[in-house]
Amino acid sequence: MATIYDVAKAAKVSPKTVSRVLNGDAPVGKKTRAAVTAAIAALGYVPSSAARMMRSNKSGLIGLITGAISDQIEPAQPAGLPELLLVRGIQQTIGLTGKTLMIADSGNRSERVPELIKTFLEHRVEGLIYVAPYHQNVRLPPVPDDTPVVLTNCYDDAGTPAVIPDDRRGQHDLVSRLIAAGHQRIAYLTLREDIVATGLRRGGYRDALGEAGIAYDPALLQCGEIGSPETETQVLWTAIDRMLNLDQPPTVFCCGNDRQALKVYGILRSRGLAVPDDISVAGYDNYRVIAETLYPPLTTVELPYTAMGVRAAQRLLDLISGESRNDTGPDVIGGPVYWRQSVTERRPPNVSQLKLVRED
Amino acid sequence: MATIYDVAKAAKVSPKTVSRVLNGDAPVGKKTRAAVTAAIAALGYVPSSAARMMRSNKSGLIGLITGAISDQIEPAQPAGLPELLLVRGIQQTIGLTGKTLMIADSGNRSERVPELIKTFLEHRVEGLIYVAPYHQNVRLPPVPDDTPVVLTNCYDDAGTPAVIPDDRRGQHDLVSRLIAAGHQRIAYLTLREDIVATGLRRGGYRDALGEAGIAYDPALLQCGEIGSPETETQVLWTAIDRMLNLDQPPTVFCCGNDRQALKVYGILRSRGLAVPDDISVAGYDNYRVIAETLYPPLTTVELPYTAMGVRAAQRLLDLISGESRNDTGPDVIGGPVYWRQSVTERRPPNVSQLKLVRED
DNA sequence: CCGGTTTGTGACACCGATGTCATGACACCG
DNA sequence: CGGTGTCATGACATCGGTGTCACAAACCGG
Repeated sequence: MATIYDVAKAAKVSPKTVSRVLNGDAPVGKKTRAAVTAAIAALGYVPSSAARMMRSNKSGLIGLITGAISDQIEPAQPAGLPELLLVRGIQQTIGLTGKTLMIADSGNRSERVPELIKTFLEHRVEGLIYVAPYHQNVRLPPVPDDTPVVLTNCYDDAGTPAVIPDDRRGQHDLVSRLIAAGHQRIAYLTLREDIVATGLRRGGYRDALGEAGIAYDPALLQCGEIGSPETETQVLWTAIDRMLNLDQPPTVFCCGNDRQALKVYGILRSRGLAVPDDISVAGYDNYRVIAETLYPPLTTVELPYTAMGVRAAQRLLDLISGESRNDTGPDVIGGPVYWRQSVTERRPPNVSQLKLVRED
Repeated sequence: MATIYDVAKAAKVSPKTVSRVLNGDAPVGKKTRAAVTAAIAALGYVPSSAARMMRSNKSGLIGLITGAISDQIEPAQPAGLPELLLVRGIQQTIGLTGKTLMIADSGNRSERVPELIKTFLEHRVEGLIYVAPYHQNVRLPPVPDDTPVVLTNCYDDAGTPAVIPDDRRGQHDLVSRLIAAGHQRIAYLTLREDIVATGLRRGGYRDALGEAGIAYDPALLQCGEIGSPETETQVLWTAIDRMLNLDQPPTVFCCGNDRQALKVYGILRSRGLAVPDDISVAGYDNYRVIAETLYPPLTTVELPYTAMGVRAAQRLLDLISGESRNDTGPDVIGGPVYWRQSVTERRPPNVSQLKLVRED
């Protein structure tokens, strides 16, 4: 690969003059500039970022650690792909600044994270973003104080800057909207008990019921992810069966995510029930491949991954430029309800009270 | 950030000795090694890859260009995410060699590719992988001869090393398996006419019919992606309606991909038909979030993205080590049929003739 | 006990950029 | 016309590692 010396020799100038042409940091004579430009093109010269970095001590690199790409822990649950939207938001924001994003993949194996961080530090990244596959509490290995870190879709107990989804408000807004549509008996099939989102969303569900003066009925609440993935359909079938046989059966099933809603569609139809004419269904995530493709399209709440990615990148850039401090804890990001045809509208809602609801 | 000189001073040795401890390329006394190790830990020293790279001229970096992460062209068709599996396969293979993968995102805007390549060249990547969002013919901007390139999920007219899916064989194997299960009237709803896969798969469909002595009936073939995404459901509805009203209606619908199959499930059920008891459905891609979650689970063909990623990385590594030449054109990778409950089995198949079929 | 090999260590140059400083050629000003 | 400032350019040192070479000490077989 040609160096700046080769270019200098070819253009019959000093290396420093070539450098000036490249960086425009000092005036260069017109003819000289033309000769240098020609030599660069002729030799196919590309400056070495390594050499440049040594001198300037600025790498222009941002490190991103994710498990999104090679999720090996739960290969049977490839629902982790939407978290790629987080990476998209980060990428878009970082790209605008001219910095380069280095993405490393942990395969969701936490023991590999320290070596990834070391690789990033060797490249002298200006900041680090850690992206978790789902909303959770994490503990990151130590990172030097002068390298800012932002957690995304996760948080820690040390108050590290973080960006997380507003699970409580999301479920609250959805249930409020269902109530506004005339639903009173709202069943809720939750995700696994051990994840952070489940507790928060159940809180939002109960808050919304309370605000509307509807009594909370434990018979309408059940975890839909008990046991192994293989038994999931059976668990859902049994839960749905039980609820439909209640004295006052539900008029709508809220599901833990859109994937679960897809399963519920199949189960309800196998029982001869039409969606939404006989029974309504709502999801969570706005996982569009499912929510928009399902027939009829699915009412759901957006898990605002792209917006979270943008915010995470912005926070990191602020930290790098010294505009903000690094102990301000999590930023909570909400997403809108997407109202589609999987839920019946029994009574016109007062839309003005529900600014976050979008009608497709 | 501490340098090797700081460590040398703290350990009271020369910088070169610290270098020897780090790289183990020459014997170091026991006590000296201990002192150096202690100094490294105390100072939190991490070697600078930039400085190392300057001397050795080896970056240990592989560049990957993809549009997978921020696909902005067709935001209504977020089906591009599975191509992330390609990245996963590449990542896994590259990771084993100790090299670092740099991922850059084009947002599927081809005009941004040259600048991404330039950034990679500045970092002196040892090789480049270009990943396309779907099987297609591409033309990449020029890259210096000494930087090997592998195309993935695409190919060019210059004979650049490439890895592409075996669309013809995939569709052929699926249809052969359907015939073995007793199906004779096999409808095929294809993807858009202008994509490479459509032509190849239609060829595979006709080949399989021909081999079984079944006459090809144009009435059973229709493009399911005419017009805009909004009208897609209507197009499918009309096509299905027409085919079901034929004198000899199909017993199975082959869909262009699993997403389309998901739509077809909804349409068939809205017509009161049960899958698979009244009518069978098959997809393409083995997009697991859909294929495994659908009720009943979907018979489909794997688009072998992970395997393609692994192969692409291997080809690149071979090129870098000089073990293979860079004009050997495309590698075609096939994937197995996944046989699930969405298709009826009218006659026990002769499985021994169909090695590529997997039963879940 | 001596020549030869191995072990352990340091001095120094070099990789390819760029910051600093010096220098020569003009132009402008009073 | 001498002094001052701007323009255009080059010499040289420097960033943080590592390859080369030199050299002293330890070891080893005969």
